[in-house]
Amino acid sequence: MDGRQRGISIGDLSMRTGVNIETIRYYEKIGLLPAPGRTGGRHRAYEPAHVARLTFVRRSRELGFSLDEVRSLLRLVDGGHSSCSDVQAVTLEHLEDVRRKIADLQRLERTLSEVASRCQGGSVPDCPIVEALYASPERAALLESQPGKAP
Amino acid sequence: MDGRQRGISIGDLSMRTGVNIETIRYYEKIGLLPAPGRTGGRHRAYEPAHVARLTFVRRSRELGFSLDEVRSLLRLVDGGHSSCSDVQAVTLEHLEDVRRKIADLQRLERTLSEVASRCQGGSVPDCPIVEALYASPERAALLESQPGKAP
DNA sequence: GGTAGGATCTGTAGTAACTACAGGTTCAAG
DNA sequence: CTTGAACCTGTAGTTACTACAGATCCTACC
Repeated sequence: MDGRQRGISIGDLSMRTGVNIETIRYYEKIGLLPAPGRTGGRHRAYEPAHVARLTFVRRSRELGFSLDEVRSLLRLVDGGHSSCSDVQAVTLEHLEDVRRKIADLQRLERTLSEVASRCQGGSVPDCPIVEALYASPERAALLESQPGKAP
Repeated sequence: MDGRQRGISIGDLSMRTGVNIETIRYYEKIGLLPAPGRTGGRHRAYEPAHVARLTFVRRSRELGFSLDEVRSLLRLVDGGHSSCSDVQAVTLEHLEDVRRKIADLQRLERTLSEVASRCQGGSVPDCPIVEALYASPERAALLESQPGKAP
């Protein structure tokens, strides 16, 4: 082995994966990305495997997985054998989460547009939006399309 | 005036508004809720106006306004005259935000369910979900229904 | 009037997932 | 050999709270 191989710099890794430099160091600190070797001057020297792993993390984050979920996925991937259905389970659970969030936001959207639409003229003395916001929880509940909490 | 009127305790205020005690103190600290008077033993003594204001804050938060947006709304309300269309503007901007989030999540949902559905059998040697996650940003983009970033 | 225990007090630290410095090396090109 | 960009470590800030620790206060019961 070559004792002083150059490797990929953190700036290169950042450009190749689209993950910002500070974030890469952060991922290393929290143990999501393995610490790479160092050059003589203590600069990080990455290898192609790091590119793949960081791409995986980034992709997962783009799909809305939390860092904890990404950690689980990586463990399954690292484990290797027969983990496919486990991976699918994590994914489906996350999908459920996303669907819940969509439903919550859609309720929110209905309420907001309903409240906003009441205020049509520009010079109404007392604002109907403000009134709605001052409403007690009980009265306010009548505005909601469905019972349930916003995120 | 009575020098030692009782007022509403923080516990009462919490129950009446559904806002938790620690949060009430937090709102006071960041200047969202005016500091109330105190009893002889330095306990907070609130008045009915505090109930109304805190209800307003809570309602706004339930509708997804950020604390900064709530602050703006309160300023407009406190300002008083002719602020109705300003309030509507803040509300509509927030509504746009909510709609963008919904659209983002819906794209996410399509991608996730698409990826998850590929993994049907339980004993596939290499998992299609994992493959999708390892995909480079360019190839991964082909999975997305629309260009754009997840939240 | 004394006391037990619940409520409240202040202040700090923790959460998620980063981002933004400050103040100091190191690397690479000219 | 110099210069300026890239990199280093470490800390603090962001949002909107929540969770303590350790002290003080208030009230109801005896």
